[in-house]
Amino acid sequence: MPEASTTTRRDELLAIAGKLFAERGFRNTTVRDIADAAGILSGSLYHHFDSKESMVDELLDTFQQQLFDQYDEIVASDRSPLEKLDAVVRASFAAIDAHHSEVAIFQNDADFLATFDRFAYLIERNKRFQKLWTGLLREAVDAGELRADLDVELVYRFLRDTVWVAVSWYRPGGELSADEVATQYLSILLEGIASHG
Amino acid sequence: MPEASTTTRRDELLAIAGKLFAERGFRNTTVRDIADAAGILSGSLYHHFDSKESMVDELLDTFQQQLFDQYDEIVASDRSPLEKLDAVVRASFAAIDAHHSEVAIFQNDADFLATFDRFAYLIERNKRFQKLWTGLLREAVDAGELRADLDVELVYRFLRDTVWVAVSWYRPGGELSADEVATQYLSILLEGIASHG
DNA sequence: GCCTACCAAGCAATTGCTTGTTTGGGATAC
DNA sequence: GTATCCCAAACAAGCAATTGCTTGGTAGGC
Repeated sequence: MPEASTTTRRDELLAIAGKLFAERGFRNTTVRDIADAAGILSGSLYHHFDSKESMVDELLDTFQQQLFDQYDEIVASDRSPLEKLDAVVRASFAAIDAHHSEVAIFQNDADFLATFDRFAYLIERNKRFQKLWTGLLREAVDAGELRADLDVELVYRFLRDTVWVAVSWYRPGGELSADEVATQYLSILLEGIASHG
Repeated sequence: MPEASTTTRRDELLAIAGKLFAERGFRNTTVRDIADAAGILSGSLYHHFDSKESMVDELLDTFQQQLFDQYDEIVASDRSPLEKLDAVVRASFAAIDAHHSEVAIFQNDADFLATFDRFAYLIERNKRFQKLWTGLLREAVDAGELRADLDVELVYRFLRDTVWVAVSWYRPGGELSADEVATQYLSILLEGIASHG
């Protein structure tokens, strides 16, 4: 069972497709674009994949599962709420670094894709994501680690946007590492969110 | 010269097109979509406009000119750097409220459009925008109104993203007014940016 | 000799846009 | 008053290009 090498070409094509989806959007990337980038003809893609849809599906699904596994591990740990929040933010920036295409696709095309039954799971995961983050924020407030007068829902959007929008300018291998960016972001953010002491 | 009513139908169609461009992106909106929403046939659009491109062009160009006029006025006023920054942020949130479609289109499609000669002005205006905002940030740092240890470029991105990304969730006529959101955003932000005293 | 990876050709649907024509209401001429 | 003209606004039909995807076949390594 030579699994490791059997999946190679397929994964290669997936990565190429992901990069293009991320750059120009799912709907604005043609199967011929993908094939050209891979050096083959568009019809040949269908030897590997059922459809263009199933390519994004696979990209987003596997990425999200990995990310949530990390989140769950952090939440289940015995750190303080604020420390958990810190870890979750760092894990998210690490995801932007390691899975740049997938994050960009999610940012740009999730709303559209979610209108199809096949991608209904995106909506559920989004809710789960929101519950997890707002939960941590509330716990941190209750623990006295964050200001008590915060509008948690608004802070959630603020935090979420600030983190994920970074995919639009952060480039893996650039001047700042993902964790350095995370450190600076958290510094700026916490000076406003942390209770004064 | 009944100018006021002569331009009405055209403006109506522009607004319809803008809304659709904002919702599903420029490239993913067909001229038939626009025509359907307007209750006419796609060919009839070409009585009013040269092309689909010229519709976005007109939408973005006029909007940006208005916005920059406001920015320039604020910058030219005799307020302190921090007060100017405050005003610029509020003006931006007001723009999200008053020109929701245009902001959304700019957020989503500017990068793509900017690859065409016709939309080269988007790149220039973007540079001008960055200079204006980073200039204000630097002045505020120099004036002692903001922390001196800030990475101004990073703060700029942070600020810019935080403001404009709001177009993805803010809905005119919703619970919070644009200025209320601006106030809360500034509060959260400044507690981290303002020099401690 | 089978299986992975691909090519070659093409189909039905959708795209932006063009062309020629029709409609209906207001200004103008008589 | 009414006949004439005009013109904005729309329709009807279709064209060339592009879209996702299908079908049937081929090359080459294990």
